[in-house]
This record gives sequence, C-alpha cells and structure tokens, in this order.
Amino acid sequence: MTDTARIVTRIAPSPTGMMHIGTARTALFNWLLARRHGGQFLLRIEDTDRARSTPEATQAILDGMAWLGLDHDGEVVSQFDRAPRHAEVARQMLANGHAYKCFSPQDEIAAFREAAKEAGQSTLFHSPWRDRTDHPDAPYVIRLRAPLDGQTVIRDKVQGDVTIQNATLDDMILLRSDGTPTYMHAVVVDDHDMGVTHVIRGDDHLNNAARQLQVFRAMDWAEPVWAHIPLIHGEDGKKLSKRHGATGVMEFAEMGVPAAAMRNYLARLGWSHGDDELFTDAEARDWFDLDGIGRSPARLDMKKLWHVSGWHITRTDDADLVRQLDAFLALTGQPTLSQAQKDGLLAAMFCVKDRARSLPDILDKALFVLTNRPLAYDDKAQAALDPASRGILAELTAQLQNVSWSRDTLEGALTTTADAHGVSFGKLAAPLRAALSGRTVSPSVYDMMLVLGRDESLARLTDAAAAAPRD
RNA sequence: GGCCCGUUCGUCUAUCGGUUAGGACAUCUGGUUUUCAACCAGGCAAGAGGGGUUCGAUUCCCCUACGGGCUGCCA
Repeated sequence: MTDTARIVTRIAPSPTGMMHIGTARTALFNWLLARRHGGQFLLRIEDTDRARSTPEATQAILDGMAWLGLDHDGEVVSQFDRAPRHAEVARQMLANGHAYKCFSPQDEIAAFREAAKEAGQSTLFHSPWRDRTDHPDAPYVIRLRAPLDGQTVIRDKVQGDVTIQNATLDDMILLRSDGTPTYMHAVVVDDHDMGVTHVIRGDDHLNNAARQLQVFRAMDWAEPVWAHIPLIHGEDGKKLSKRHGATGVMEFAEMGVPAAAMRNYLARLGWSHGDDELFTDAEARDWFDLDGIGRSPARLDMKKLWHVSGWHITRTDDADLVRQLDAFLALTGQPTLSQAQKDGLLAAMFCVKDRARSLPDILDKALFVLTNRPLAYDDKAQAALDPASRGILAELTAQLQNVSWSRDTLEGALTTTADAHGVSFGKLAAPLRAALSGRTVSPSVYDMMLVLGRDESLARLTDAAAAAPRD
C-alpha cells in the first residue's frame, strides 16, 4: 500500500437473500483495510432492482454484519434513494456527449442476440442510435458512448494489470427506459459521491470494471484503487451454492462458530501473512494488506474452521463466552440462560473451554453444571454404576464428608479409597464421573467436584450410591 | 461462441530464478492421560500437461487441458 492517507472502503451488497459467506469475506477485507489505516468503512445497500430487493434481506445483511462485528461508519446508504442523483449524472453525460439516447426496443435487441448466438456470432449489441439525431417520441434508455477501439487497462491490486479491448465492450445502459439507473451506473456514481478510494469486491466484477472505468473518465472523476478478489468455492471446487451446505453467514452463527473465529478463518481464506494461521483481530488489523490476497479461488473447509473456532474459544474471556453462549441460545430459539446457569458456566468455564470447538460444544461439555438433581444417567453412566461401584461410592461419600474441599485433599481421599478397594484410580473415576455428570465423558472429576462444591457433589454421590440398578 | 481470471500436498497456503519446495487443517504412528478433548513427538503427502527463455525454472513467456467469471433495461 502506498497511498494510505485517507482510505475509504465500502461493502455494497444487494438485498436479495441471506448474507452470503462471500459477501461477508469481502466486507471483512474492506473493514480490515479501513480499520488498519484509520479510514472509513461504509455500507451501501444496492437495492435498485426493486423486484428482487426486500426489507428482510436488508435486515439480514445488517444482522450478518452485526454478528460478525463489522461496524460501519456513517449511515447505511440506500442506492435506490439516490436514483435522482444517478439520473442527474446520466443527463450530464448526455450533455457532454459521453452518452446517448437509444430507442431500440428491448425485444428487438433480444431477438438480435438470439440470432447472433444461433449463428455463433458475437452477441455484442451495437445501437443504431449512437450517432443519430432524428429522435422519435418514444421510450429510450441512456447508453454510455464507449470508445470503439483501443483498450482499457484495469490496474488491479490483486489481479495485476488487466487489459480489455474496448471493441469487446458494448455501450452499457446507464438509465433504463423508466428512468431508473442500472447497477453499473449507480455503483460508479455512488462510489464517487461517497468518496470511496478502494473498491475491494468479488472478481465477478472484474470485467465490469472496464466499463465502469469509462464512466469515471467521462465524468473526469478520480478512479479508485481496484482489488478484485477471487470468489469462494464449495468443497467440491464448484461455485459455492446451496447444495454445499452453509452459504449464509448466519448459518455459521447458528452452528455456534464464535464471530472472532469466523473473522480469523474468513480472513485467512484467500489472504495470507506468511505462515500465520491463527490470530487475533488486533493482529489481523496490523497485518492486513491487499498484497497478501491470493489470486485463486479458495474452498470452504469446515474441519479447519472448527480448529480455528476451538483456538479462539480457548482464548476468549470467560464472561465474554457466557455472553456469546446466551446470544447463541437466543439466536437458535432455545431457552436462554438463567442467572444460576450463567454463574455455573462462569465457574466451570476453565475446565470446558479448552476442549470445545463450538458454542454448543461448550454447553454440552458443561452439562454437569447446567443440570440439577436428580441427574438423568445415560446408558453408559448407568452401566458404570454397578452395585460394586455404588458400594465404593457410598464409602467415598462418607470419607469426603469431613475433608477440606481442595484439589489436594480430594486427590488424597480418592487415591486412598481406590487403594483400599484394590482398584485403579481409573476404575474409581468412572462411576464417580457418572455420579457427578450423568455421563462417562466429562471434564476431570476433580474439576467437577470443585466447581460443584461440597454439598452438591456429595448429594450427587449419595444419589448415585442409592440408585437402583436398571432392569 | 467471444473476452477476462485462475491452476503448489486431500484442503488453506508460503515461495517474489538457485530451497532437502516451508507451515496449518485433515489423516496415520507413538507419547502423555481418570473419560473425552487438549497437548507433545514423528510419518505420509504438492508445483495440471507440453513447449520455450535461461547456466538454472514452481517462479518469466507461449500453447493445451481443466475450473471460474463476464457477455442482461440483474447485481
């Protein structure tokens, strides 16, 4: 990066569905660049397609951005609201000769393309109205009067210099016959008016940039720094779509991926900083650079995402995790946490967070502190509580009655009991684990007893010792 | 069809003409261990194919193959 004086980036999604994971990554890159240089990150909703745009989709974008923690500067801009301005610019271009009125009927153009395709010829439409002045009193669109020859070079920070022959470009429509702007036109006007200095977007727009460049030049506006990033592909290498499972950001939120982990994973997908794989937001902000973005499409890999997720969970503050857990439950329509459960989670977090890879994973591993007596034993726990084991448990309960409740004394008591019965510690730990958690897989028995406290622990042991064997 | 972009272990990637082609995830083996996980040690594994340029190509150029994108009064 050279000119970092005043960086302004933006994310400009169209509200036509859920927020795509690719959109989220593009937003992240823009956000990272702006935040790194103390610039601005703007949000614009590209809602000029009235038929497909919905308020729900706009809300979905806002929700996705909020969950990902990508805060934008200023108000959300609605592209549709700026239609008058887009028309104004188109009129200016009409006036200065950079655009013209085209009266060719839509069906006529469609027919031409159809025929051209049949004949295996170029479907590039050349309007007969480009140089005519005998305008009829009929509906028209305003087209860009693009250069016929020569070439346009897109100086792209990711793709390098991309040269497009002007002869392969048509005179794109600026204003539709109903007077509304096309995306191609609106995006240029908006980016200019909003002061956007760096356009980071999917490379499906790379070719479009050549035509948009014509508008910048026609208006004598400074062109932005371009950075067209590769799209994300599915695990089969094909374009990411519904059949690949999760494609919307919120689906990841619903699976229990912490937002910080999602940012880390998404940032690393297609961008690199040497061998750094796992990093914090602060590091990402310090390191992010357009130069580190790769040119080939990347695939989503859930296994790696879960690894990243686990790393972040381990490093997240306990109270923050409890907050995220509560938000996760609310998001997925489950009962949220009671104060007692929050307290319990906070106390147990130290022994469950480093073995969890997702938010629901934490909840599952912390089940022992979230449920109340009498515990429901699962099949394996039931099996571990055989008569002999229950007998030992009863004795252990008595022994633990008067010891001080610390890891050392607990350890001493358990070892003594195990020795007295000539069993290994493991043999004793199994029923104890079942008694405390109702399962055969749980955190360390010591940790659980410490978290649960003397009264609750002994009560659970007593319950288990008295439990009737299952038929 | 035309134009544009891409192609390093299974996956994400490092390398910016000279390396035993490095790391991470996954996987396999061993260790640690009260279960699971974590953790530690180690193994397997890659330059799409073909031509050039060069003393020397993963790196630069061309062709082919494959993948993707654009080609819309969608964005």
